[in-house]
Amino acid sequence: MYGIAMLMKELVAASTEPLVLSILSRGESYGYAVIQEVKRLSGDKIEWTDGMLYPVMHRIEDRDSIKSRWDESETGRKRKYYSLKKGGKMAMVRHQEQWSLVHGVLSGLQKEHYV
Amino acid sequence: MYGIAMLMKELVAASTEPLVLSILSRGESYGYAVIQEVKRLSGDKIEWTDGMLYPVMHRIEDRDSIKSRWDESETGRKRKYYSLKKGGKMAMVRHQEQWSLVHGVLSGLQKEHYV
DNA sequence: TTGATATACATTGCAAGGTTATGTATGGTA
DNA sequence: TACCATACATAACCTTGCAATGTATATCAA
Repeated sequence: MYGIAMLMKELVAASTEPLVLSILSRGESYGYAVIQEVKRLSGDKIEWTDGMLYPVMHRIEDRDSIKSRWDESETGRKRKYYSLKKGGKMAMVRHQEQWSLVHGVLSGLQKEHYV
Repeated sequence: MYGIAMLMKELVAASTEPLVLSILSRGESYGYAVIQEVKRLSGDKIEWTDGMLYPVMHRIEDRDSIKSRWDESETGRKRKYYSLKKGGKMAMVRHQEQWSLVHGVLSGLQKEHYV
């Protein structure tokens, strides 16, 4: 393997939920598509496995941030579609605020380094 | 308690090590001072406990990113001073790259939301 | 028809790491 | 004398990422 290093575990943990919520805020989607979308948006740098994502989706649903419904795709295959609930919208904003806070401190420290 | 919400656990896990490494990249420091520095830099929004930080410092040292030495402070009290090693400098850069990547994807999604 | 690949979701088990609680010890101050 | 801030350490608990494994269907090429 060469090139892009895998994301560190802790950063994956911290980014998974905000990324999922942000993607669903653009409209209904399903697990497999979310994995592909994250890969696309990151320029192939973030590659989630399904074994990682599905438990996360269940957890977020248990927390009442998203809801799901089973439906058939155009191809006849069954899919579980997820969409954002009101609580999920609020959770997303909270995540974004906290990310901004930490990112601000970190980038501040990085700037200081060159002064 | 009112006002600032506590950082989510996952975000704490993802930010602790890069923050510690970045602070030490400015020069030698010790546990208690690192806690206060993070509090200051975050505008009192990030308040680490010592029970949380010391195991982190030990882990980072085990990973060979930092080294420590015991010394006396001006007040005569004993302190464990930490400083960045070569591997720690590289680890810090790797953390910063990964943070930038995730932050880019997240902020991209947030912008999209208003288009 | 056979095999390979992509799609699509689920669960089990291990390891890693934050949090809380607890312990030890010293210096300054009211 | 009592209390608080300073300063470090560790044990127990709980959450959670993530790899491994399983099930099932659609598509397409050989």
